[in-house]
Formats: sequence, structure tokens, C-alpha cells
Amino acid sequence: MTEKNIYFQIELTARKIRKFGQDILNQHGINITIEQWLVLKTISEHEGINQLKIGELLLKDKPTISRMIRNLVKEEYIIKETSNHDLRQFVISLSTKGKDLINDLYPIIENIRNQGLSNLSSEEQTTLDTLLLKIQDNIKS
Amino acid sequence: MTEKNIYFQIELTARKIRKFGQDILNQHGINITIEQWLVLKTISEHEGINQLKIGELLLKDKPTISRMIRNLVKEEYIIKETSNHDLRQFVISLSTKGKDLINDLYPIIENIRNQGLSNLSSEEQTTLDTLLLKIQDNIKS
DNA sequence: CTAATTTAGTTGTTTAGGCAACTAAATTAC
DNA sequence: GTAATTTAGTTGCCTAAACAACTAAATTAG
Repeated sequence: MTEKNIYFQIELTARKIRKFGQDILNQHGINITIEQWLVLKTISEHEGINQLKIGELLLKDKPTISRMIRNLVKEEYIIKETSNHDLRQFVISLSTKGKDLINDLYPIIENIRNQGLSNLSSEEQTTLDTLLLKIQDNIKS
Repeated sequence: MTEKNIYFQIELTARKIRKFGQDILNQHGINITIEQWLVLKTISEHEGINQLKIGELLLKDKPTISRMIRNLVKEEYIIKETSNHDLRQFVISLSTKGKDLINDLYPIIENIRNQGLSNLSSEEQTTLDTLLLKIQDNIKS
């Protein structure tokens, strides 16, 4: 049966979380995707980061990051400069437009996102985390 | 911080589950995606189902199902016939090729998928499910 | 019975993910 | 110091998700 098993429930929750985050952005008239938001947030927390590192932090592969960076540069949220000490790498940083976006929205979004956890005690949050890690551990290649 | 918060952990687990399922398919030399597998499974459990219903069961929207069905028809896993009593609908069913695939793989895949839950007691599984539902409830629009 | 609305499905556009093949720079091996 | 390997990033191809706009059939409202 396509019963709502655990896997399906996890997948479903993840999808609803994404939609929840996207809705927050849309409600504020911000024309970026939730994934772009996460990339911008990561850059703001690691100014001068390179693409590979962003991918590691967000678990996205090189092509995905490459294209997302390209779009974010095109929309002028970030700046991409070649590294001085390694010509293969790029130094990624926020533009003024990007910084403004982060400063305006970071507190709002994080607050609202945390509302989604408001009826979970910190013990429950720990339990959830532990159980998810157990599954991850179980299915790792 | 891009710390591994609960949301991120759920997202990450979901991604690993998908990859886990896809790997099982690949290891068996089956040239379909995990999402296609889920669609085929749903059809096998609801012979003659229409597209909208598949979408409801798998939480995919109409365009997504429409294109997936098109691909699965092209690859001859399923048959798409217009309904007798409602000309807007299509009756979707498995072809012989599709049935063979299901019969061969269903037990294998479901068993392996369940291995991923093997170190979770049924109580833990219930807890996990409950916590996920709590979050879903919290963030629903 | 006709008009308005709802329902089932398709098409177009954009973003993102997965995978392979590739370029070019940096590192290591000998 | 050159050859082989690794690393950082890009491009191509295909699948899938989200959203809007659309067609055509079915239902409902008057």
C-alpha cells in the first residue's frame, strides 16, 4: 500500500517545510526561492566562501551550486571574484543588495521558522533529531 | 548559522532516503527513478486509477503527474486509456512489462527499504511519526 | 435548456537535483 | 622539473517540482 509510512512521512514533512519557508518569502514580496535564501544565508555566515564549501554545507553538488551562483550573480545578490591564491576557486560574497536582503529578512524568517517548532519541547526536538540520525545511519551506503 | 537544525535534518534525511531507494533500483539494473517507482507502485495498488488520484496519493501536482505518466507510457510500463464514463479522465494501468517489474522488485525493494528502520523500535517509529505530524500541524497555512 | 462553474489533464517556463564528461589550475610523485 | 593525479568549477542532458495559463468535458444553477 501507499500507506503513509515513515519514509513517506519524512519526505512529506520536508516538502511542507520547504513550502512553509517559500510562503514566508513570498508574503514579504521577496522574489527568490527558498534554496536561494539558504545559499545567501550561508554566504552571509561565511563571507568569501568558495562554491565547493557552500555545497558541502548545504549538501548540494557542484553543478547545482555552480548554477545557483550564476543566477544569484545575475540577480546581483552576490559577487563572484577569482581567488588570489588559487585560480581555480572563486571568492563568493554578498553585494550590498544581498546584505540588505539578509539584514531585513534574517530575523523575520528565522523567527517564523522557529514557530514551526513551538509546540515541540526541547526534549522532543532532541528525540526527533536522534531518531532521524538513526535512520540516516541505517541507510548509509 | 547553517547549523544542522531540525528542519535541515528532516530535509537531509528525506534526501538520503531518496538516494537510498534510487541506489537499490540502480543495483538491480532497473532503469527508472525512485519517483517513477512510487508511481508504478501506486498504480499497481490501484489498477485503473486516474492521474489526479495518483497525484493525491503521492502529493504531486497535476503537471508533474501528467509528465511522469507520459514518460512511463513512452517506456511502456503503463497503459493510458480514455475513460468510458468521463472523457476528461484517463484510466491508468500497468502493462505486462510494468507488472513484471512490480512483481520482481516489490518484495526486494520493500524489504531493503524496511531495513532502514530496523534499529528503530516500533515505539520509536510511532514517536517519530507523531513528532513529524506535530511539525506539519504547526506549519500548515 | 443554456450559462456559469468545476474538474481532469496539458503545455510553458523556471528552478533544482543527479550524473557524466569536461577544462584548467594546483598538488604530488618520481 | 616533468608526468600523473587531485581539486574547483562548468556544461550538457534528463527528471522533477512549483506555478500560471490553457483546453475540453462534466456538473450545477437559473
